[in-house]
Amino acid sequence: MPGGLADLFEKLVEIGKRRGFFWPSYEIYGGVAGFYDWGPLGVLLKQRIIEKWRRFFVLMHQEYVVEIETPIIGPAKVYEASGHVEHFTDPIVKCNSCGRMFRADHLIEDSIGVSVEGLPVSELTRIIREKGIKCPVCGGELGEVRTFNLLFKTQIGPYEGDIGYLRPELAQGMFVAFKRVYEAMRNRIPIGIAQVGRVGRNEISPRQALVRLREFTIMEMEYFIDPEDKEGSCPFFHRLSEEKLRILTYDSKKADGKPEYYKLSEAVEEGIIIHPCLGYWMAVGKKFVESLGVPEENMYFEEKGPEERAHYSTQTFDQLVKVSRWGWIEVAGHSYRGDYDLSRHMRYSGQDLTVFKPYPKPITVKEKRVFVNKAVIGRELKAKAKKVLEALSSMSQEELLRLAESEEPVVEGIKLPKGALRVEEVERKVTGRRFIPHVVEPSFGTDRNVYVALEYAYREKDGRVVLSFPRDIAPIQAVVLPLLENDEKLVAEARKLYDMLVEEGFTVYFDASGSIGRRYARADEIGVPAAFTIDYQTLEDGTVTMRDRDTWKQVRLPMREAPEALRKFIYKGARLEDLGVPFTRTGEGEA
RNA sequence: GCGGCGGUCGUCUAGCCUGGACUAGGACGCCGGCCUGCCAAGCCGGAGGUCCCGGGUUCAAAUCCCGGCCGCCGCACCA
Repeated sequence: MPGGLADLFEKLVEIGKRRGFFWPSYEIYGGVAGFYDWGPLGVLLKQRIIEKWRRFFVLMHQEYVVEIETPIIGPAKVYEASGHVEHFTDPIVKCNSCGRMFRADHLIEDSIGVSVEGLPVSELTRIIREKGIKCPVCGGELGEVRTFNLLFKTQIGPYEGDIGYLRPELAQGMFVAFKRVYEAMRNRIPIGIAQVGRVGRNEISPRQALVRLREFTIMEMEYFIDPEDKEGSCPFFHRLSEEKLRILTYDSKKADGKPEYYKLSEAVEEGIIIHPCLGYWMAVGKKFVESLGVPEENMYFEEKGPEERAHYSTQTFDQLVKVSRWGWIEVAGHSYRGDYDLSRHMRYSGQDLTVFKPYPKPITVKEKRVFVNKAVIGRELKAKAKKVLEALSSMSQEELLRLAESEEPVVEGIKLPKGALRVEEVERKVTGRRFIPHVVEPSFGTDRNVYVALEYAYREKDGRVVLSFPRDIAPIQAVVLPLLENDEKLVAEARKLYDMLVEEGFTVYFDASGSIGRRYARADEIGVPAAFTIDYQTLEDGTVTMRDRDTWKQVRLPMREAPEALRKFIYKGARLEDLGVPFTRTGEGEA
């Protein structure tokens, strides 16, 4: 297809391969669907985006948010507890004549109206045969039911029974380690635990290049809060309370409505977002994606309906960004996970994952308390007393109270003597309460966000390609160019500047090959924000020119000031004009 | 998984229908040299191709047929 007709996706795929941003993995063996390599420039871009995410979510909230790193392989138990083994496994059945795949359980439930949840596949196959269930599309014969699990399965160590799963999300690492982090951070609540790492999902049919991969990087945070303290859970809410969020509510979506703008504080007050923390992190998410170059109008949050939500979620918003080829794609999910995960892990592990939160002042509560009068029981029941006392000691206060307040208290079939149980009203000092924290989770797909950044950076100017990345995510930050490549003095001087910039920690290219215009074009194509050119005036007065990728304007400044100018330009958003005196090329400006 | 379309130097592509003169051509890019006083200039030279993979048909396959892999689109799937 001629270059002009190719769509943006195709152009990026082409640049991706040619300049080294990304390409399909295992190409020399024909490739494997759903796996992509990041090339030299892609890695830098991705790293800068991850760093930026850290700045937005972790560093800017470092009093409350910490980062950890946990293994990508977990024992089966963890993913049984999380619900993934159950919910990630679908029984599927294939039509022998048209080849379509169906969820076997849905098919059976739809045709005979009976829930078959949890039945083994052999049973499902039997039911399909017995009831004569046919392909709902073509009426063809259905094959054997088998399971398909989106979890990658492996084995830990040499024993086949020790099943391990590749994590499909990062969250379980944070939940499982929650108690440790909580204690290491001196019992702080709220606390956010962030993680950046790889996950795997064995998608049936991945497509759309970087948008749907079988293995990818997630940037995620579990923000643990006290469910009874909405306001205190989000001490930084005020920072973004005026921020406008574009939201499509589930109700509005059902009515074919459009996303509407809500101020964060309104959306929370009106109950559109069920928790201020959920809303706050959505607002941070909006600012983050905006900072990757996506304008506000090309982004919105879509509330997921009950049937669309994951098994753990009470409310979920997808954060969507418009891309050229596929329309709206999900770059992040914002979920209120409640206490689903921690309580599941409590049940499966038998560990106490509750936290204790002291009251500002201890309070005294009056409550009824049951005292067991062992003397009476012993004296009256003699030999039977032992059995009764054992039973009583294993009972909770509530059970004892119920027993004490019944007409004729009976334990183990033995009637208790009068005065065996005494109920008294006592005052108890309560210093705090125990609860299972609730969790708010913003979760970002890194690779998708990198793709989005690439797409929004793409410009064509005078027939050349410019990747206009926000300066602080540009993979290469500056290029140093001797005006002519065959003049040793210019090259040597340019080398000095290059070394200076590298020494200062910048990622810099040195390019002396080809005409100066070609080299500017090369740098523009990979999105280098600044170009420093060493010319003959440099040899006279030590000044160099600095060029802005986006305006192609140049200023002149002393070479020794170049690192500081670059720092301001890249990280502080300084305008080129403020970094030096205007420079015009010889011969220009006379026309 | 199903259906449609596609896969040729790093990239984009010509050739395929109608098999042979294809030692697979071009453009861009890349490398070296010359030149070049600021926006893909010019000249010279060079490297670079398992024609996606496997099998078949044929005297002969980039080209025709079958299977597979990969990609895109549609369906299904996407906690």
